[in-house]
Amino acid sequence: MFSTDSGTIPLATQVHARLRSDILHARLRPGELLSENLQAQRLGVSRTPVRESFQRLAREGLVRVLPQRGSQVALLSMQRIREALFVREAVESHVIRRLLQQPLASESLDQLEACIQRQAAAMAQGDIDQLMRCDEDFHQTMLSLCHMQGVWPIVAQARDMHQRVRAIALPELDTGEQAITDHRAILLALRQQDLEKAIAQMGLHLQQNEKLTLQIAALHPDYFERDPAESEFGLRPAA
Amino acid sequence: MFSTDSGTIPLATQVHARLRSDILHARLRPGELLSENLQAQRLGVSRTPVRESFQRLAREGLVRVLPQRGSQVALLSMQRIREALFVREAVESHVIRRLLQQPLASESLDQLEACIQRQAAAMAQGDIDQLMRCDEDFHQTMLSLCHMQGVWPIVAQARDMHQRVRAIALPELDTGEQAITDHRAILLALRQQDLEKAIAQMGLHLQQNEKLTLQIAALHPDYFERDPAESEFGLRPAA
DNA sequence: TTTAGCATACTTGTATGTAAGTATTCAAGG
DNA sequence: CCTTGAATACTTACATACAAGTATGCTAAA
Repeated sequence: MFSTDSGTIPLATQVHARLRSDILHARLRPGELLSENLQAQRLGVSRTPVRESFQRLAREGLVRVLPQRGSQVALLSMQRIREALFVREAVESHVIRRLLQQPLASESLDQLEACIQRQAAAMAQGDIDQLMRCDEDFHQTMLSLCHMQGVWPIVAQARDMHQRVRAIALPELDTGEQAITDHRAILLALRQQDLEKAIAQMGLHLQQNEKLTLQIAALHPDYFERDPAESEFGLRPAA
Repeated sequence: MFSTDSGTIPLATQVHARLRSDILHARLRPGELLSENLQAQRLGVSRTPVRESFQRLAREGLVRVLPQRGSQVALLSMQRIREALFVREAVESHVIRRLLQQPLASESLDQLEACIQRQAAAMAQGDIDQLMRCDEDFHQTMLSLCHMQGVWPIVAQARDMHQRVRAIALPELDTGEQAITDHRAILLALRQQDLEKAIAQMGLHLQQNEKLTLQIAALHPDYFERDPAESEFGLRPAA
């Protein structure tokens, strides 16, 4: 599956990227059982790099490893989704504060504008993957504009939680149109140097993910962990 | 070194905890060379769990693995420290906002009060480790008060960056007294439901870490990465 | 029919052997 | 003296064998 000498990229990294992509695109569904042996065979490598990638994915919250029992694609969890939302709101609104503290070069905002235009173009062509990459670019560019590029992995990890939901929702519930509108609204507020408005727009943008998640949770309850406080007293009388 | 059957905790986890502690306490100094073989011998286990722990530590930014060349305790970096500060400011000020949005039970604040008192007791006894744990408890308790306990790993990872600096600074530059004063100020502002003041105090508290880092960077430049923008044009005329 | 218990086929955890890349050292040649 | 290059002693990356825990399902007994 993977070439033994693909440039100099370690097999574990390649396997990790592949599995991560499969999970984020919901080609591997939440709860699906994995196995180091199985994936090793499927990808044509030994267990070692597969195991290493499982460990990484577990740390990212995408895989759950149960010692001596097995591994599975991590189930979605409303609590985790909310926490991811919390982190993104915290970081990205802090980014906006930092950006508007100092006079903002208009060419910086043009970078964001360019992201949005590429995003719109991707949607026009129906290229979903490209759409997602542009959405990613927008948020990553905001970070780099205030010289906090190294924070991206944290935002990215939180974003992955939401990405999984969007992948399941596509194309029925989430056309990606809303995201473009939201980005434009954020950019407009930034151009106007309206701090409160920009933060509010960012909050609304991110909260779309929670709404979407609630819809998905209704459609696919089997993809979700049963959260402790979710059902009041018990789901069934005697089961 | 480690018992083969310590309860049910995997060796890789034990090794990871041990090495993480050694790095955070600066018993392993920044830049110090590691080696899977060496650590495996030192800890009395095979290379496998050691390697796995290296991978985890690398993900946490505590170890740097150079393929086919070696591994080292990650150097400190002003940029990374600033990014960690950024993340903590973002998340913890967002916590304060969330806490003060809704009426706050006084018993919740009493939990924070208890953290501070334990912290003061630890300092009175000169128990540095306990002091650090109490400091940790304070911040973790704030998270759990707004039901965002799952966000802790992110704060903790950022905190680890600062923890390493404090460990090097102890006991000369950082007695831990300032932290207690800061925590009291934050708690007072919370009791007064003064949002802006609480956030400002939290900001000041966290910024202590940057100040401390600058002092340490002056004392131990060899513990730090040479950041690209740090030296204007070149360190030496012709070297 | 039900239940206890064991054989079996999984799983991940760990140890170890092998491959391949890199730095160092030291000797030989200019 | 300086440069070049090969031998050597490292390093991590990967494959594989083995150990040990867990679920499943069959069998046999109540």
